[in-house]
Amino acid sequence: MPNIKDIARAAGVSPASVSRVINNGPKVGRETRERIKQVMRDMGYSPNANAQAINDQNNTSIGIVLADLVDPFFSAMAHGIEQVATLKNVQIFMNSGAFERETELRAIETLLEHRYKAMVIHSSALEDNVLIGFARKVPGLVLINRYIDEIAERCVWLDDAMGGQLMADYICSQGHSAIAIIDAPNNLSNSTNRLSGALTFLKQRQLSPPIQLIEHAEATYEGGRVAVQNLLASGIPFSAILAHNDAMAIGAISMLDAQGINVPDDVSVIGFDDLMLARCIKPKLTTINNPIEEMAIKATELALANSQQHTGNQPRMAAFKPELVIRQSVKGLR
Amino acid sequence: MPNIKDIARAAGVSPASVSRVINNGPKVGRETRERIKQVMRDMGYSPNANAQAINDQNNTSIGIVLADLVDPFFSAMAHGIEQVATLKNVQIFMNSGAFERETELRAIETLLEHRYKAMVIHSSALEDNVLIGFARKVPGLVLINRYIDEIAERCVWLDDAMGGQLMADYICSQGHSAIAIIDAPNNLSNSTNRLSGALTFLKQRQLSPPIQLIEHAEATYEGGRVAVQNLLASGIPFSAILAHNDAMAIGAISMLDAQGINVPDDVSVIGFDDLMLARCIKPKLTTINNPIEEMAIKATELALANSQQHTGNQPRMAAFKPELVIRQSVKGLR
DNA sequence: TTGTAAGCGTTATCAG
DNA sequence: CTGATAACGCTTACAA
Repeated sequence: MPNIKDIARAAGVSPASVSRVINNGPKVGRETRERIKQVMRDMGYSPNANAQAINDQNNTSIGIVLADLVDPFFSAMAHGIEQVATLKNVQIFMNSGAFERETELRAIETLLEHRYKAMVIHSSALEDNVLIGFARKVPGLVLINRYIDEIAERCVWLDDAMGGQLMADYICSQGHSAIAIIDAPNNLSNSTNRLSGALTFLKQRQLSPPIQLIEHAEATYEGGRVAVQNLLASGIPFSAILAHNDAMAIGAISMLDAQGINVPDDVSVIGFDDLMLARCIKPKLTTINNPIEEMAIKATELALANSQQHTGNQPRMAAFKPELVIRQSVKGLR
Repeated sequence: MPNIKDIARAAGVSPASVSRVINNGPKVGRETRERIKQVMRDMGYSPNANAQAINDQNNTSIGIVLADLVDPFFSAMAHGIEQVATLKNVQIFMNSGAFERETELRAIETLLEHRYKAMVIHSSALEDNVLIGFARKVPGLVLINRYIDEIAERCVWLDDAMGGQLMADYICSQGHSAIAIIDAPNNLSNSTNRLSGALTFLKQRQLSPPIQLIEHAEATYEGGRVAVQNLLASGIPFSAILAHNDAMAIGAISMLDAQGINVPDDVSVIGFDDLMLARCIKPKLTTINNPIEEMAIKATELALANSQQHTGNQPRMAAFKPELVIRQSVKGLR
């Protein structure tokens, strides 16, 4: 694989001129430029990005850490990021953190080592102060789907408590009072916020569910199935389920269905996120819209803007609002 | 951000010693090593990966090009790749090609410029000879979901023709004879192979569908809906649909449903890929299992193996076989 | 317009 | 065990 000197030699010019051509620099004669270009093509030259990046800041890429690439939730994020990146002609380098502290840490450190100036990070397992440390170090680092007070202007997040409240409010308004909750493992800040939003609302209505009707399980389709099994096993009757996300809701529905329990006739279910999936299943899922893609777009724009030292940007709060989407999985009780 | 010299100075040693510590090199005194480590921590040192990569081949990362991150099909691929990468302690750098020639080209070139020694590429738009060129240049480059004869040992693909045949065979065995096909745009090699596999089989049975019952549309949920609309508009009756993939099949079902046509009672539908989605919808989708994740695992292992110059590896053919998965969306005709 | 030469941060070779 | 010093491939003043 030839380097810049090889090209220079072959074209009978200095490396400097070749460099100028590579970067579309101005000070090269018309015909020299053409000759150099020709030689580069002939020899299959490809500039070494590592060598280029050693000097100046690499502003042509953005580094990403997401938890998981299979989960449609993160796919939606990736998609939002991608749109902005394509628009601004920026390459995406992506790592996954798999919800594990060490992996997340390693992923961010790798990004740091590559000196990415812009980063969009989803971290569920790292402690606030660790993230604050990274944020202070890298001006173009933005946290998505997480809120940390000290670096609020670097966060893009959803008002989860409001989402939880929305679910509870709606389900109550439909006349339900025996309400079960299937939640994610409670180490996720999202989930605690959603849960507390819902519980606060229910408490005000004197409708707090008994502890047996609050199940924690993995935030997946399978987790939803397991949670419903446990709920049923408890023997305590319920007419509605508030799920932590659509995946759990859909798992829940499938398990209820398998047990001969009809949704929404026997039990109502409400999801969270409003993924594409929610529209595809039967009954169509009533859920809370989570504008993930928009958040991702916002986060990417913010990261890119902050990464150019222009410093003149006014940080605005980037809290997004969830919205209720009524479909078919909740039935009104008379 | 401090560099190796700063650390050396602060620790009162030479850069060489710091470098040895960074790389867990052997020839450093016990207490010197500790002192250096301490200084690195104190000063928040992070080695510059670009500078490291300038010399030697970067064997700690693998470069990936996929078409799209939202499509569950590619998510599954990403997941397979991720598993191997995690296992072998390799970082993933991922780009997307968006099914467009120029974007795919740019994505691969970027990987090349970063001198990744291992690459897993999904390319649907680039010409064979372009890919062959890249493959010759990078020994650790593997093509996934595509077959090119000249570099067969660098390809990991599905026997699509067999998949098409499987669909046709099954649908015939269930007594269907008025068969419609909804296919992807015909520039995709997958789709032509699937289609021709199905058509060949049907022709043998004298069951070739009329041209009006072969619809091309985008290989998405929406595309499936559009295709069904066109099919219905043609006025030609059909009792079964062979879809190019699960997304189209599910779109098709939703449109049929909207038109008051029941699946499978009025029309049978068979998908392709066997994504998670296929199990979540009602009726559960009868489909062709596409071992995407396994293919991705294989491709990644191959890329990683080929990227180490050990050269002693025997390339084996990596054609995967599709399998019929019978669920609920096809009904036998009496 | 073109070339020379000094970096950029790291690793590797070779002395000590 | 430790330290100079020369690469690595490229960019960029500064000269010419």
